[in-house]
Amino acid sequence: MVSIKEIASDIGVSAATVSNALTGKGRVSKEMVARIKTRAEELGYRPSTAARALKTGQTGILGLVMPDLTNPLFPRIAQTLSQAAETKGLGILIADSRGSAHEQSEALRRLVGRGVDGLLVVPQRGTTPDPMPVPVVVINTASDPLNAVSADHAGGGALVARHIADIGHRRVVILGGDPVSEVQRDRIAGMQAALRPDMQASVFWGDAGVAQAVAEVQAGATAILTTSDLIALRMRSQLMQAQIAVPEQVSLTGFDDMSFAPIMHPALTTVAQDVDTIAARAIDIITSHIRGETPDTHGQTVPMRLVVRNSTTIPKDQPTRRHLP
Amino acid sequence: MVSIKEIASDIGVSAATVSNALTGKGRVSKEMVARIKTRAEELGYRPSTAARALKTGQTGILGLVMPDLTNPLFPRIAQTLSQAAETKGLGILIADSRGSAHEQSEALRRLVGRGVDGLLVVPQRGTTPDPMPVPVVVINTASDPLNAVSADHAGGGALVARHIADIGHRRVVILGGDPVSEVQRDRIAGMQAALRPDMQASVFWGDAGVAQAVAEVQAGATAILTTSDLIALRMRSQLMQAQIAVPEQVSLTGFDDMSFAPIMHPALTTVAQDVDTIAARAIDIITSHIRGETPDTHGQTVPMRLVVRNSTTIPKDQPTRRHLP
DNA sequence: TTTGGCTGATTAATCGTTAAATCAGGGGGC
DNA sequence: GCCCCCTGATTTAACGATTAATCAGCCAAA
Repeated sequence: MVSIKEIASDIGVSAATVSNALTGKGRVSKEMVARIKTRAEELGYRPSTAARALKTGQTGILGLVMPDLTNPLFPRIAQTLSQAAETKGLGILIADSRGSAHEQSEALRRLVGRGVDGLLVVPQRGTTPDPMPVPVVVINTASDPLNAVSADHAGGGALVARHIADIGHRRVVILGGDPVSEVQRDRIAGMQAALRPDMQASVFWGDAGVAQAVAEVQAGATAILTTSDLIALRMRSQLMQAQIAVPEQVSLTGFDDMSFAPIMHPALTTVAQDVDTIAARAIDIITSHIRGETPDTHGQTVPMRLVVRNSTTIPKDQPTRRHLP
Repeated sequence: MVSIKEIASDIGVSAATVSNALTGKGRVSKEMVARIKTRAEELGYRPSTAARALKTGQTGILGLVMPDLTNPLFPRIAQTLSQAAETKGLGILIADSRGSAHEQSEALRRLVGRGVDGLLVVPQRGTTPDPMPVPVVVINTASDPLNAVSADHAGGGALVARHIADIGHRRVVILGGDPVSEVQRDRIAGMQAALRPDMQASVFWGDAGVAQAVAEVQAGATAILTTSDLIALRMRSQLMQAQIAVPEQVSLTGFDDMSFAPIMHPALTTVAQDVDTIAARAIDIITSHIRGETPDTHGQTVPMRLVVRNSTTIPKDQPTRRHLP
């Protein structure tokens, strides 16, 4: 490994001058800067992150903690986050909090122990991370709007509910996975707010809810709005066993546009998160905090996008009533 | 942050002694070790990873490069790898190679630039990572058996093919996604090797293959063996459109036991990777290499496990012929 | 000619930890 | 009583980069 000293002695100058030339900090003549930079390039110089970290106290590494890495949504977040971080010269160290709030705290502490400059957290359902000695940005939970960035889950719920209303459904089922999850509650709240006065909605939760939903459809409901593609897929299986056709007899929607949504049958109407924007904004906010600035782009929520596929259609036995929004 | 010096002056001893006591390296009396350790604990001492890295040249961080973080299988690998690394006091820095072999090399180089002690690579389809200045362990591609650990894809293929043969199928379709992928070729080779002499198998690839498979089923094939749950799901959609019932008219199998496999309808018979073992072994091998040892556990392949669910059954219009393995 | 200011560079200290070399002192062998 | 060895510590230097403080010239103004 070639160090700053070698470049210095090679050119016949002091190490400090090389450092100044490379970082553009001190006072070095134009020509000298050029000479040093080209020579550094030639020798393939890479600054030692360890030495820099020791001296400056900054590692250039962010910690990423996710509730459960096996969540199918994780890859997209991790990927975009890692790419966004890359553009700012930051690396991402991962950890998962394996289901418990306690493990979440442990993971955060370990990452801090490793000297990360900041933390990105997708919190456990219903938890808020402890205060940490480094900046923290919370993703997908609108706790503290100053250092949180989240998809507009309520808005997404409204989008899909409005779609269902627009194509003529009047009696619907809303199916959530776990009422502890703030995200899911937000989505449902958004759905409910977007329903019209003449509509009727039953809200069910969890595995029991799947069975209840079948009954409700048999009693006349024509659409099922779920808070997750996974729940939608499970619902689809139950409907199949109950010999209820999708979308002919009942429309079905998911949430998150997971990998299998476009290739299941029928292709699932769902709501997609703008993961790129969320990631970019999270990185923006945390880098601002690290530099001690106030981020100009506060954690407003990021709009979601309705993806209409084949699992939703106009209700059977009912005239098409198309309302303008 | 409390440093080694503070503990030293606090107790009235030199910094070197504290370091020796904490790492157990030099010569320190039992009592002194105890005093130092308890005092360090009290003060909440955390060694500076930066300083240690600078001095020893080791960061305690591994780089993980995956072909495409959006692959639904990634989370499980990342999670188990991160947990296995954790037990050895190592952190994991992620990067993805976004589809191209060139990006893969770039990602590797960036991680090396960050000073990782070793690299874990799940290579792009059909590529072999360049030589690197740190130890590299390749996952799921049996290139160099000394520093590679892989699921026994051929064995997995054999498992599922034998299952299909055992329950009486005689004319089958094998459906792969991309012939460039060594993993998929291995799986198919395993399937073919396990077929009986009196069986007949057609191999198709990609999106076109899905349509061909439908035709082949209509011509008399009673089972479709795919190399991925994603392909199986796509196949299922096509079969549905063609009004072919699974498993009544055709049995269907996947690969990898992805999140949706148990909840699709019918629940998918598939082959699961022992991700825990793969991850643990990968970490074992790489830590050995980092310590300069020869790993005792060479990269043998890790057996796969057949998961029988409802998508496979005895062929219709045919006597049940149950053979012993 | 002296003083002051500016430029472009150098010195030296520092971050926290580790490792090799050194040292003080006690006990045992002869 | 002398020498040697062993134990338990200490000194010292180093890892590579950054940064405050300093310094040598040089030019211009007084």
